[in-house]
Amino acid sequence: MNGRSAQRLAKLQEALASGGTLHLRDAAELCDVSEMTIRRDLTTQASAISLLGGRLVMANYPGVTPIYDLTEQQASHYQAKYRLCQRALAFIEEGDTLFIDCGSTLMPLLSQLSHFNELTVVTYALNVANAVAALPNVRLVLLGGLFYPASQSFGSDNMAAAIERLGINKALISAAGVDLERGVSCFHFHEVAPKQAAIATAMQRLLVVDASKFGVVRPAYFAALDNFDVVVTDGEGAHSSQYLGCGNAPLLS
Amino acid sequence: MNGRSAQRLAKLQEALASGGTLHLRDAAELCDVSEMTIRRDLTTQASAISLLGGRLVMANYPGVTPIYDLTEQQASHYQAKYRLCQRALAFIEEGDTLFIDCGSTLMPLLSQLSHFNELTVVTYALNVANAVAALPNVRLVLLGGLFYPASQSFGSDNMAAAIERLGINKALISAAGVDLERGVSCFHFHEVAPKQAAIATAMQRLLVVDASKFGVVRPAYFAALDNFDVVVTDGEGAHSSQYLGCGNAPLLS
DNA sequence: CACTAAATGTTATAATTTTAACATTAACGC
DNA sequence: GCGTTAATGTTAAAATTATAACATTTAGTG
Repeated sequence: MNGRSAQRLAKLQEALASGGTLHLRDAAELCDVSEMTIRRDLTTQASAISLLGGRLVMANYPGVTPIYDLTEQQASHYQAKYRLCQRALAFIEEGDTLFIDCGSTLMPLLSQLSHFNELTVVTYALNVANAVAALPNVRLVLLGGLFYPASQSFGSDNMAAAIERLGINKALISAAGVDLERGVSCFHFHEVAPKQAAIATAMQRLLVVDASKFGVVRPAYFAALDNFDVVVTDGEGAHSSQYLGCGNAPLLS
Repeated sequence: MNGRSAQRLAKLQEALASGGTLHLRDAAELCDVSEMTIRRDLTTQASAISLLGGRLVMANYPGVTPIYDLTEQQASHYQAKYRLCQRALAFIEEGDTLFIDCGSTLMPLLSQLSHFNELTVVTYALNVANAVAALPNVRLVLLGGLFYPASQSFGSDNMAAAIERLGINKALISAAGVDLERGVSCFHFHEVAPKQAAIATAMQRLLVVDASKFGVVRPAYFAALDNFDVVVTDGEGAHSSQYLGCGNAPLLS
């Protein structure tokens, strides 16, 4: 609850905004106070900066942010997501132009794309774009527009048109809900247009969802289950197998 | 030079790809080796992962990446960029729709935008988008397209058209070279179209360059000096003042 | 001006991370 | 199988970072 403390944090935040890290020592010097004061600023006031092993980093940057480290439980939960993406990976071939949907489901897939020599990724999600931008061998096409923080993705009127102009080979679509009767749905309405456009354009349509999404309906409906050529999922229980005969979608469980 | 070491790193990289940090302890457990082995992997093999205070982070994420911490020299160099942006900030008003150019020049400006209540930022640069996405009070419009790693920005055929459809208030343009006779230039040709479109559409055009760019010519010409309403620069030496009378551009030095 | 309380500095101690050295195990060629 | 080398594990010491306690300064108030 201090004006000067807030000022210091603002100064540091500005210094970090361009990216990079700042050693506690340098931060203290920059603000002309002791290291202890910077420490206290950080613990007292809530800020976007976090201290990671003596270095200040912007907490709201992906890759640092979730200060709640992946503990063992989360690591095992990650394993599930990872396995799901491994299955999806089996459908990807050299030279593909992939549409990658927003959300966190498909994130583990992205780093694996570095094993290919030539690939193009089309996406409308900022987190996906950041991960793909780091891959030297993958061309990235980001469909821009107005940013929606909730889903870390972009929306615009002519997104559908932009997608249709691209030669998308395979569309990897994620969902928040999958129901036999009510179809496939997500949370945000602005995701509907790009998802539908990708489904309409792509030569092969893959729905990638973990088993926990089955039987769930979310506000924004965007496709019927038989709009997909493949459903990639994880569980092998009764839940997933009941979808086996439905539509023309072969199920990989 | 070890296959198993590389495999471990790949595994860890995949675990980190979705963002977040992994404690050395957890990483060791995940790979079923000792912490020391992970340490050795990291130092032996070049990888995108770096160790920051006992935690593994993706080095190629902005905000962590430049492991070369801002030392005192860099901090002072930052001060110069910061002051330049402070001057540019003076031209920004509540409710503005700003076009923010790519490059690192305008990065220190972005965090300062959090002091406004309502602002819209239009950009075609990924680093700018990431910084703005973190600001809750600033609407972000990202102009997408094919990603150019060299400038961390996007290019597309209809970028000019997309820019012209927006009601851009003020265009903040950066440059790699400014010359009285040869005009204003940058490195990459795909930047020319968005820059020119922003200059054409915006109500107010600001060129933001530090004094070191004066007298320099770069491959891609994109504007004459008198296309700008304001030139924001830092030095107050003879170099910058010689531009004072030129065109209709009032100089803020 | 003296008094109070908040803010900051200093120091010592505890916890953690890093480094180095050496022990052990696994892999490979002969 | 034996010997050699690389890979990994273990341990102790050094360096760094975090925490806590107390000292000092600063700002505000009557």
